[in-house]
Amino acid sequence: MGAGPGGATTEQFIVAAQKATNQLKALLANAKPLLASEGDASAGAQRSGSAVDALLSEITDSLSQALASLQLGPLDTQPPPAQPGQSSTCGGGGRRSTPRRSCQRVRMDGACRMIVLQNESQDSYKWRKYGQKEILGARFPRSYFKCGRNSSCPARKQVQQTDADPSKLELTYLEAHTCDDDPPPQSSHFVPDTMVSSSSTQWSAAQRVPTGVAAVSSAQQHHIGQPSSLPMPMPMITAGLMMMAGSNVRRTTCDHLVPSPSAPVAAAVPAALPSNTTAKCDHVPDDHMAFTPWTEEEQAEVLLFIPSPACSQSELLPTEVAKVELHGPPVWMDHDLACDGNDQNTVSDFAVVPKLQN
DNA sequence: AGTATTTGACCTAT
DNA sequence: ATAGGTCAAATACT
Repeated sequence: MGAGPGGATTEQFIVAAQKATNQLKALLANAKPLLASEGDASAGAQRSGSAVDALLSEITDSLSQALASLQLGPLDTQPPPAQPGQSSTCGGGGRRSTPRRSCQRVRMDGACRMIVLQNESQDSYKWRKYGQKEILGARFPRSYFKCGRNSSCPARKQVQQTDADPSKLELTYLEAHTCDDDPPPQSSHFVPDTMVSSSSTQWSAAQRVPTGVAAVSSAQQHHIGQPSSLPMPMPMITAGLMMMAGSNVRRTTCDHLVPSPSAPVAAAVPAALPSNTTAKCDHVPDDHMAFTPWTEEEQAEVLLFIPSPACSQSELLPTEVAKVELHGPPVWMDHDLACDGNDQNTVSDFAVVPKLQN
């Protein structure tokens, strides 16, 4: 995601434009009765009024689509170039004389993955940094860590400051620890407090809903349930997730990057969620599902979208991550998703139960 | 000296 | 061709 001169992202500019447009709408709406009362409520005035409305709607729609496009990681747009003064070089250093073995590139498909947002990168495991990389469109580089306790442990972690709030880190856990014979201290009770996560697993229902998740106040360190010790195997990551910071947390999924237009995506609210939880999924003309901002109040609270398995990691960029606020424990859910029109994949993600208002 | 981090090169997927 | 992930020598730190 591109950043403006003052550190603002393109997305923030769009959101600002949307707000300004809505304010203009409101001003015009207030002005209409005045104009009408001036005795010139002619057909011409009505026509111009409707034209203004249409233009405003078009502006709003365009901005919404632009924002959704940014948030969803469009395939047909190029990421912004690196900012001046920002290093565009890759991380790494040193010579190599020995032939390297095949690189295990971790992709969305087939990788176990968990994305976490929190204020600190500390967890109970020991990690050894082995690389750092500038990520296209991201303001901050991504750091790569391996398990530092056992070199044979495949667990890895990626850490990246979020564009929206550099004080928050996006942690991506890959692969499960195999060094857990010697469990680290405090390895239990990770609290899915403020978090964003999407992963497709075969976890049991009990695993998906860690116990005691609601018992810790949001003022505590942000963590996620099932942190770095991921159960295996983890077949596929695919899902969309949105969380709202308002009283109602909305959850839905999206398949906009899955080629098959027939891919069904669940947008239902599971029975586990309270009745006041709503789900919303808007369709775009190509019949793929996409998120569009809701009201101007809501759109500012769109937190994160984790798209389909066809997406590269760069498309997992969080939006407005600084506004992540959970209002209750997560509820894991599964649904079937036909990707590429062939394979049927089980998808897991979670919604958030809104905190009941007193 | 041992450990941890940095970072250019290299590799693979897209 | 490019972006992202990893390797591993060089360097910094303890």
